[in-house]
Amino acid sequence: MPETTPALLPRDTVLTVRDTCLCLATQRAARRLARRFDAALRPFGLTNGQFSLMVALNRPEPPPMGRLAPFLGMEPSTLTAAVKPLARRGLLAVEPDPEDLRSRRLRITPEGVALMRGAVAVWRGAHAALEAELGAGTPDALRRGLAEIG
Amino acid sequence: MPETTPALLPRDTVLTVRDTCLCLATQRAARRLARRFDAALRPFGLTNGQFSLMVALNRPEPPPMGRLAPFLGMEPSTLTAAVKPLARRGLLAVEPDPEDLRSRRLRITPEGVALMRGAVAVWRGAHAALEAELGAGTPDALRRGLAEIG
DNA sequence: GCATTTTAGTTTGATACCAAAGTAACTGTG
DNA sequence: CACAGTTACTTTGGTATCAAACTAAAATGC
Repeated sequence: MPETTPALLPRDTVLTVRDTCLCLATQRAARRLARRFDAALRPFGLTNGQFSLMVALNRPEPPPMGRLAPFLGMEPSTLTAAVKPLARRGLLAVEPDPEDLRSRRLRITPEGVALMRGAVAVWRGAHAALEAELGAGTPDALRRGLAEIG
Repeated sequence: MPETTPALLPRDTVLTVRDTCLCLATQRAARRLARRFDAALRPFGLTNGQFSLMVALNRPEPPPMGRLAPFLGMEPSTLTAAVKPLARRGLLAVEPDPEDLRSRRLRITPEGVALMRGAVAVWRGAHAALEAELGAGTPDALRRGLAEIG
């Protein structure tokens, strides 16, 4: 009797992956949350990712890209691309660091601050609504757990 | 004295968003996990998302796309695009459902099963390594919390 | 049975994301 | 002060993701 390739993998293997994979669970939640916050922020012409980036710029010293990328969990090349539309709209300015000409600092502009004033208010509402939908300890448990991955 | 636009938003506002936003925390972790699993699965030519999709096909009845999209937390249009490279490689087949000609079922092929055999083994190792890096109750806490968002 | 509505999926156009390779500036060593 | 190595970012090419508009089939209503 010849060896035959089973038509499928073992059933329990599949269930294990499906029910335990933290990567899948995170991607799925990330897609859902992205759509949700993208929708809330649409009136400002900002995506959730653009909002997070703009928030990160809101500090006295404009941070260099090299610090922002790890903060956002993204690769430098992704940040380079993400900056472009925001710079084009005048919401942030890219400034070479005089101390190190390789480094570029991202400074939020007054237009950016003005836009973010409204966006932050909307974020507050959207986030409160989200937390209200989750169980009592869930938001904190998620924040703690997700921070461990970072 | 004229009204002036402050140069920045209030500092605590920014800190609140930065430290509590579940959307940001999830996107950040999702990026990091995606890179990690993409790297582990690279020998099979699969991304983490392709792996998850292939796993979901591993059931006696090939599931219709309409069930897969919610399972993966993605929009139907994204699933349509995701199917193409896998179908091109012969890892899955798109079959119109005879009962409902609008619906398309995705069937994993023997080639797909063969590839996934190795990929699942690698996933097991990668996932065990990830869990080992996290605190004792963290993986379960994350699974529970992320499932609430789904 | 035919028109309307709903449902399943696709297409299009735009942004997001990454790896790999490239450029330019800094650093350290001899 | 060269020059080798490193660091900061960019470019390129490819996939991922979505919203909005579209197509086609099924279900509903009359």
